[in-house]
Amino acid sequence: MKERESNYDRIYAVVKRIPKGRVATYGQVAKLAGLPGHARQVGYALHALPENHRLPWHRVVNAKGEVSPRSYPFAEDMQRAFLEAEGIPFDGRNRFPLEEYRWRPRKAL
DNA sequence: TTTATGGCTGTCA
DNA sequence: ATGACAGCCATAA
Repeated sequence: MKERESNYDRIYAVVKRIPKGRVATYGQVAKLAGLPGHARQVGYALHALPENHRLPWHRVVNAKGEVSPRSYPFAEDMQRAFLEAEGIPFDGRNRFPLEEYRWRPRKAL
């Protein structure tokens, strides 16, 4: 009932649910977290990840199906490596067939 | 309290 | 297909 969790916690919860070998967009995560339209906040939430974050943040990409160029220059390269390790075939543009690897959670999960 | 920023998204050229 | 612009809104200072 009194869900006092911050929006970040919801986002983290959703990201945690992303299965391996699958990816989700910020907008998608935001929507699943109950924050439709707050895609950016998702990014900030991940940026504000706590030290005990065990979240597969690397499975969260932008709507273009590519990793987002964030503040840290090598981070996108690192993220790509993580996704490749999960079976996501990247092409020469740091992108991949999003619709084929897009995580499709059930609405009534 | 206000101001500034931002790991985005969607539309238009 | 890629590039550019504006809009949404929460968090941090």
